[in-house]
Amino acid sequence: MDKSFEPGQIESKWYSQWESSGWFKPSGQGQPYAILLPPPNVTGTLHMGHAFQHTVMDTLVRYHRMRGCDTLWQLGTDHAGIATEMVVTRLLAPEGKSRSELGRDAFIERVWQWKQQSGDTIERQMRRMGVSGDWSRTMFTMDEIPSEAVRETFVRLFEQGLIYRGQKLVNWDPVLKTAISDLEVVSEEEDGKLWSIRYPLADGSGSLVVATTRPETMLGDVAVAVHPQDERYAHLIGRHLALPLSERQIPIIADDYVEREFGTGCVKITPAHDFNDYAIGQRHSLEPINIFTDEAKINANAPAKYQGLDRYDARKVVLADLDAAGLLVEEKKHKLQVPRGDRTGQVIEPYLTWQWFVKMDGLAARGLELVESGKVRFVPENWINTYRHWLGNIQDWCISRQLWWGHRIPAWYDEAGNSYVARSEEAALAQAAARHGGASVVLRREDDVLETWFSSALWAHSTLGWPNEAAMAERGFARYLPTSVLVTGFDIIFFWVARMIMLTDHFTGEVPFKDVYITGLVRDKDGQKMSKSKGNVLDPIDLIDGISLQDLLEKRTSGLMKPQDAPKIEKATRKDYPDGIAAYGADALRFTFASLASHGRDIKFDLDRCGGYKNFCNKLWNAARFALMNCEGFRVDTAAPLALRTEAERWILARLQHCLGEVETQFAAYRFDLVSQALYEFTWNEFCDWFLELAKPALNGADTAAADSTRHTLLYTLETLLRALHPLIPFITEEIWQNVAPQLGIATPSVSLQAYPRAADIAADATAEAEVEWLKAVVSQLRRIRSEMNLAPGKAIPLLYVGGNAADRSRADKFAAQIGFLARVESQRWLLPDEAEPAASAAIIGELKLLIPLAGLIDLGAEKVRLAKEIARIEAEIAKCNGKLGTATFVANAPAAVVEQERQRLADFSNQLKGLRDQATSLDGI
RNA sequence: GGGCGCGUAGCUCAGCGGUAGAGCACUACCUUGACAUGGUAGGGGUCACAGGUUCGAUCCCUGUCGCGCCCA
Repeated sequence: MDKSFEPGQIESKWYSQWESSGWFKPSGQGQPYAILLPPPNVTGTLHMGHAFQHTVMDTLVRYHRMRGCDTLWQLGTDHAGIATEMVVTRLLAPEGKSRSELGRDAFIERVWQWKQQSGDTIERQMRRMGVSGDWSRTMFTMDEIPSEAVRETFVRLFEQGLIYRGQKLVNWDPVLKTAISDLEVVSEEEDGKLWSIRYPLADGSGSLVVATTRPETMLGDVAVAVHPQDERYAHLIGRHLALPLSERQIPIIADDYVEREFGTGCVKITPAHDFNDYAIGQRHSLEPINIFTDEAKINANAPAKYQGLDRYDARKVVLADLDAAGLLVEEKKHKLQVPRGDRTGQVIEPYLTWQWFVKMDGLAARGLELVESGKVRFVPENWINTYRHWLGNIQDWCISRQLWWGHRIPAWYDEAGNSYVARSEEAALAQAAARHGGASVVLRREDDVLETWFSSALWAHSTLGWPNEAAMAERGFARYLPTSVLVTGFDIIFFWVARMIMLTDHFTGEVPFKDVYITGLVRDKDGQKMSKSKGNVLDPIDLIDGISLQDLLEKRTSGLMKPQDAPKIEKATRKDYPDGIAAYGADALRFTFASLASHGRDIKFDLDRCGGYKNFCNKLWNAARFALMNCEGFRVDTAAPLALRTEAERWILARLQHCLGEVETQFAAYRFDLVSQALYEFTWNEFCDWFLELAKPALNGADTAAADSTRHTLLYTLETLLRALHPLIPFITEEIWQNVAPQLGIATPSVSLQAYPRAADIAADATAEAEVEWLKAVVSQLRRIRSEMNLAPGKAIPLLYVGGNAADRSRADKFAAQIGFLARVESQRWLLPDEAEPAASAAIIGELKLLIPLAGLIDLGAEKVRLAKEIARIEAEIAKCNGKLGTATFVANAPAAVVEQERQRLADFSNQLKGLRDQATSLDGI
C-alpha cells in the first residue's frame, strides 16, 4: 500500500467492479428494504443537496444490504416540466430560434436530446458519489411505464369525480404563459406605492375614496366594499358608483373582510385579478371582469383607449387620466408583498382561466389520517406539524400547465367544446360517437400537460409497474411496497411527500413508504442558500476531484442570469478559495455529509470539516498499513481470534463492541452524525491512539504467542471496522479490505457482500476495560508530567511506584512493557519498604503514587508550582462534592446511585488531595 | 397575524435533569521505524437574558431579547 491515501485511483476501479458484478440489484433474499430516489430534475447537474441526500440513502442501502436485506434502491430522473422547458428555450436563443417557431413536436424532440445529455451527466455524478442503486431498472418519469400510470390515474380520478375542469383564478406567469402552483410563487416585500382614487357616486351626490397598489386593475372593478359595521359608510351600502375611466356603474357592498383602519376603509373589488376579491365576488354573486390577455396586456373588456397596453404601461396611463380628471387624491410610498414566480422571477398575475383540478378534501383527510395513525412516520417527528397544517388548509390541486413538455392530458374536445377523458384517442372517439348518436366526430386533443408533481406523486407505485399486472409482478410490486424510507428535504413535503401518500394509498391501498426522513437544506458555510445567482454553489464533483481557482471562477461566473453580478462573485470566490479546491475524494465528502446529518434544518457546509475527514481517511489508511506491515506472512483460518493473549486485545474488542452497539442504535434513529462520530472516535481515539500503540510492544516482544494473538486481533478488529465503515466510506474500505481479508481466510469478493458487524457478535469485557483504563491513566499522568516539566520527548525517565494495592501491583507488572514504551520509561520499580521517597515529581492514581525522581531531570520550583496548581484544582472539586453531600435534602431526595457516585468522587478526590499534599510537604522539606 | 425552530469554545455543531463535549482553528514541544493529512501536552465556555419548578437546571416551564424558516 502507498504511504498515503490517494482517493482518485481507487474510486473508479471499485465502482465499475461493483456495478458490473450486479451487486446493486436486489438479491431477492431476505427482508425487503426499498428506497425511492427522489428523481432529480433533468435540468442540469446535481448540487450539494443531492449529493448529501444520495449519501444518506446510499449509506442506508449499503447498511441494510450488508445486514442481509433484499435491497432495492429505485433510481430515476424527473422530466421537470417548466424548468426543463425553460432551459431548452434558453438553449435555442443563441441559434436564433424560438419555441413557437420550432413548433410543438420539434421542440419536444429538442427536449429529449437535452434530457439524454443531462441524464448522462447526472448518472455520472451519482456513480462518482458511490451510489449503489439498481441502474438496470432506473426510470424516467416520461418512460412508458410511468406514462401509463399517469394516464390511468387521470382517467380513473376523472371517472371517480375527483378530477374536474373549471374556470378559476390561478397564479399565472405572463411570460411563460402558464399556470403555476401556489408553492412556486414566492411573495416578498417590495417598495411600491399606494394610490388613493376618488370614485363618484352615480347620482353625483358625493364620492368615496379607495386605496390601491394596482390602479390599472380598476378597469376590472365590479364593486367597492366597506365594512358592514363602518358607520362612515353605512348609509351608502347598496348605492352605486360611477367607475372612473370606464362607462360602468358598480355597487357599494358590505363585507367584513374589509379592514376599516386600512386606507379609507373602502376597497375596490376586482375579482378577476385578486384572490381575496375573487372570494368576495363569489360571496356577493358578482361576475368577474377579466381585463388582461395571457401576456398581461389590457384586453377588449376594457375601454378601447387602454387595450393592448402592457400592465405597467396601462398603470401609467390610468394614473395620468385619473389625475387629469381630478380623481387622483394621493400617491404615497408603500411596502407591499409582490408575488413572483420562483423560476422566472416574473410578477405573477392572478388570472382567470380554465384548468384541470383534483378535488382534495377526501384525499387530504385520508392523507392526514395515514400520518396521524403512524402508518407513515416523520423523522424528525416535528415535521408532522408542517404536513398537518398544509393538509388541513388544502385547496383543490390545479394540475394543468400550459406547456409542451410533460404528460399531455388525456382529454379530447369536439367542435362544440364537449370534453372526453379517455385512455386513448380511440376510446375518446368512441365516447364522442356515442354522444353524437353514432356519428363520427372530429376531436382535438387537449393542449395542456400535467404539472410535473402529478407523475411524481405516483412514483412509489408506478416504478413498481403499476397499473400493468405483468410489470408489477416483474418489478416486485407486492414485495417492495410500502418502501422502507423516503429521504428528502422539507421543502417538498407539500409538493411531493403529501401527494405521494394520498395517491399511492388511493390507488393501491398501501402507503408509499413507512418512514420519511427529512434532511436539512445544504447551505454554504455562512448559512446562505447555495444558488447559481449568488455564485456560492459547489459541485460535489469538484470536491471529489478538486478544481483550480481559474476553472472554479469560470464555472461560477458563466451562464449567469444577471451577468453584472460576475465581478462580485469572482471577488468572493477568490477570497474563499484562493487556491481553488483540493481533491478530497468521494469518501471524505460522504463522511462529511454523514457527520453533518444531525436533525436540524440547516446544514452549513464547511470545507474545513471535509479536510478533517480526508485526514481521517488517511489515518485509517495508515492504520491498515501498520497492520499489514506487522502481519506479513501471517495467516489464520478463522476471522475471529479464538484465544486472546493480552489485555489490550480484550480491551479493544470490548470497545469495538460498545462502538457497534452505538452504531446500531444511531442507524435505527437516522442519526448519521452520531453513527459517524462513534466510528470516528473508535477508529482514531481507541484503535489508533491506544490499541496500535499497545500492540507495538506485544508485536515486538519475546512472547510469540502474544505477538501472534495480537496480529490476529489487529487484523480482525481492522476487518470488522472496515465493514462497519463501509456504508459510509465504501471506496477506501473496499480497497483496504481486499488486502486484509485474505489473511483472515475470508474469500468473499467484496466487503460489500460481508455481514455488517453487530455488537452481539462480540463479548463484553468490563474487566479488560478497567485494566486498560488504569494503564491509560498511568500513561497520561506520566506524559502530563513530562510535558509540564519540559522533559524532552526523547528523554527516558525512571519511574518509582509507591503505595498502591494488590491490583495496582499486578497491573504495574502486567503492563510494564507498555508503560515503558508509551511513556518512555527506562526503569520501573516499587519503593522498598524502608526506602525513603526521593525528591520527585508525583502523580496520584487512587491509592497509587507515581514518582519521577527529580535528580538531574526536574526543576524543584516548577514541580512545586505544578503541585500547587493541581492541589487547587482538586480542592475545588472537593468543595463541589462537599457542597452537594452537605445538603441534607440532596442526600434525602437524590437517587441513591447519584449520592453514591458523589461519595465515590469525594473519596477519590480526597485520596488524591492527600497524596498531593504529602508530596508538596516532602518537597518543601528539601 | 399563525406555526415551527434556533441562540453551548474563535468557527461549524453534538449533548440535554446530577463531573460541559467533538471537528476545525489556536499555543508549546516533537520529523520516534503506520500516519507531519501526524504525535504528545495545553489554553479557551457565568451553555443569550430574567424568573419559576426541583435537593440539583445548559437541559423542564414562563417571559424577554436576538436570529432563521414556513404559512397567511
